[in-house]
Amino acid sequence: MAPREPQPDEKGTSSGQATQDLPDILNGALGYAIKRAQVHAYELFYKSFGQDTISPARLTALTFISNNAGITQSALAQKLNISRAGIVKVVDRLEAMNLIERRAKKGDRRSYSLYLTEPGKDELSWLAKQTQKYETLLASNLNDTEREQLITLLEKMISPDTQPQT
Amino acid sequence: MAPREPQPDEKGTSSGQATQDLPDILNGALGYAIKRAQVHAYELFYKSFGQDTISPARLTALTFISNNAGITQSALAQKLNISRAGIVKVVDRLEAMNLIERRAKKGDRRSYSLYLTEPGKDELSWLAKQTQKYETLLASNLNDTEREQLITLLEKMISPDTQPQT
DNA sequence: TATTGTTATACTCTATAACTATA
DNA sequence: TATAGTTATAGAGTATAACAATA
Repeated sequence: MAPREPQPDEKGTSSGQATQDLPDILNGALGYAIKRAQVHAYELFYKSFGQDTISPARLTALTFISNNAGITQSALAQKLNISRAGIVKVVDRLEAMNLIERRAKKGDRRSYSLYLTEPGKDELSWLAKQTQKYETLLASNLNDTEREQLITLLEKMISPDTQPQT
Repeated sequence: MAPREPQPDEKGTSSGQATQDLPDILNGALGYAIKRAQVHAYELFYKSFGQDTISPARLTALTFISNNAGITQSALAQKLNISRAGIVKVVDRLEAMNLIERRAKKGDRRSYSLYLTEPGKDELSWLAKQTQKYETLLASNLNDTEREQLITLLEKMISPDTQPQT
């Protein structure tokens, strides 16, 4: 279909000239700064790991499985804070990439235990090395003290409230 | 379809007991801290604004239009770093909500100029107030100094490299 | 020829609901 | 009854390609 016909409506509201580039609501806003940082981090991630690499979410899942060998899908879903249905696709993909395997869980035939395969362990080792490079790149504008400060502040920000409100 | 039949494969790899909760690659990683902070920020956003509110991305677009009255869709797409096709849906939605309007751009009949409607201005005023509450909630674990430090560090991190690499 | 807005299409991520097998 | 894994489905969000109108 053709583009909508522009309505002839250009009246005297042209007073609203832009004065600054960063809007008031967003300028100096912590939420907005975090969002931009996250977008930036993802860009660098794919620059570091390549466009065809494992996604950040799947790398997180792979790492959790590595450090919690034998974890069930439900437990993994809880840790990653996604639904049980959602974890199926993650596990399916990691299994299709031959990085992990599902094994029957002893004592509960409803569940699987998840384990890294040997190729999965090799891949994770490589990913760990790449992660170091990525982390260096991500923090390249910061010195060591600033980098640690930043992590500390982020973790403090998301920590559960110690002074619960009434 | 029924669940896949678990393969009887539980051999002696049960040695891989989880030792710690946070995997090595992710523990102390800046990229991971940013991601978790972002997820946390979105959760609080919807808690503050309500589940049926304007999305963060659309709030950003609305604010940009407010502060750059008359901006074209292409220019807005560039500022938001999304595709021209993508901006159409954003603008369509904001227009359907009666928050903005498209007007014919003087001197270029291919383009629209985007403006907030009067209800859009009212809504943005309300959103600005809510944003303040949200920002306070988001930083409730930080004092003022820490909050400013955090923003400063995030902006420093994403700032373009001053020492370009060869 | 190039640009603006649009549509068609597709892919990722994630969620809910309903189902089977098992507890 | 409850839980684990699965499927079907749907809704955001985003992208590319192709197109009409216009520059």
